[in-house]
Amino acid sequence: MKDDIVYALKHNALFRGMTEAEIHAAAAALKSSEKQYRKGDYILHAGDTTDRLGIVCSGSVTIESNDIWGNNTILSHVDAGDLFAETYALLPTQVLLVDVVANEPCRILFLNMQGLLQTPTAEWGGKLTANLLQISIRKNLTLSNRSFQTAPKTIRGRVLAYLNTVSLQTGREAFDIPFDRQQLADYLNVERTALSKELGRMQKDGILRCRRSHFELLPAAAAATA
Amino acid sequence: MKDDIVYALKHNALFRGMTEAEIHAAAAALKSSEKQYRKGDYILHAGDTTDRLGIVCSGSVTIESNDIWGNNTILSHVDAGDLFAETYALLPTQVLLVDVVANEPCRILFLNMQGLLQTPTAEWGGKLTANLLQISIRKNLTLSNRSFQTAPKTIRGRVLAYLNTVSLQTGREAFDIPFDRQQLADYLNVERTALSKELGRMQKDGILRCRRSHFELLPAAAAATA
DNA sequence: CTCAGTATGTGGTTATAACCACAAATGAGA
DNA sequence: TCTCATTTGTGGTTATAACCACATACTGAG
Repeated sequence: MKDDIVYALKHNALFRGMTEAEIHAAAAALKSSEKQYRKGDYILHAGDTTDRLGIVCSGSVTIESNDIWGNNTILSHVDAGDLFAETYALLPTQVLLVDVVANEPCRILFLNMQGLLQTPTAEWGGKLTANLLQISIRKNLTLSNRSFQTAPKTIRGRVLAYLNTVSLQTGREAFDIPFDRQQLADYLNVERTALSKELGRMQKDGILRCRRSHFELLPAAAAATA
Repeated sequence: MKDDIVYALKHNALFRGMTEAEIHAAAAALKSSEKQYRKGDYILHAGDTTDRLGIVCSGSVTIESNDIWGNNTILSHVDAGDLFAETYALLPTQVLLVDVVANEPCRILFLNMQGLLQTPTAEWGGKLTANLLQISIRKNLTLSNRSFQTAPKTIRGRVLAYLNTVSLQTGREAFDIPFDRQQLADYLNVERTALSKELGRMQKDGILRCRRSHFELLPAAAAATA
């Protein structure tokens, strides 16, 4: 294995806490293979299945959806050092619902995850599984939260759901959020100016006060307005 | 440990593939404790943290959200035999964003998950971690799909996203979906009659044909209408 | 077959969000 | 302090979804 790949792996969350020897053992047991792609190449196709996860060693890839009617949606970018398809690699009967496309010339390392579940109890196997669990569970929390926050049909409902979680996380009723207006709107899947307007109305209604990214929740007004 | 609890554990996805001896060892190592609740009792509070996951041995609980302004939202029911708070138990620094409330008299078994990561390599530890990973990754896939399908702002966009995934999963352009109209509407977070109307329009536009739960996608019309 | 109950579709109305254009506020740098 | 660029807010219009009432279609029990 090339030096720069070992370096990439050592700094990947997947191999956290593992010695270089363990990483080598893992890579060997997982029959890892490396492959190069040119910009625009399809790395994985929707409809296929895979038992291998990908690590972007250099370059970057996009995860996108192309439906039957020709609509294309970019779902996310994966930069060098990050993983993709780990969900599918661990559920090898599930067909991919997305395409993975090279965003620029890139080098991908594939790890066959079936080997992981078969190798009974090597030291590296336990650590790798634990790391995967950690990664998965974290993603899970993020997805659950976002799902909860974008479920309400009205902008107000979404804002309230979002601010409530931030309030719980900080333990305060006054806090700064890590988004500007445009980012908050994107996060909640609403239009920016509509969000601004709704925030204005909410302030008039005495539900909260805000200025830029600073928010203060005003529970006094028992406004059952979600 | 009581017999019925052992029974509950043996049939839980968390302990799949584990012998009774391993289950006992696990339960002992994880300092499991059992507790009874009456209807309406709070089992876990939003804002707290926990390092223990819960297994509902009997009865059922609801996961709900109560925000500062008094709005209450029921997020899910957990019936006997199922887990809750496994995400938080594995990320013990994350504060709960939901309340867990007894829906009826119930008995809960708590498993301290910190013990899992500390116990180096017992046979049961590896299996338990692998099972948790399986559970987590599956939930992950479900959440990702739903997130993708409810992200579009228009009903048509959501329907197209949903049907496209079903089509990929079945490998067909004609299929039955596992929902009736009301359920599909709830799943996509839209109103039932509005969904019916949109399906009517989509048929007029030649994008698809449907009758009850049977759908046929018509890719011919390259309708970039998501 | 009939009936009752449920599921689905449709018209009409209202509420809400998207969208567009632009003004006001803010912040960084000369 | 004075640009200039960026962010944020607001008015007005249009598109879309929610909502309500109801007609129609389907299903299962008798």
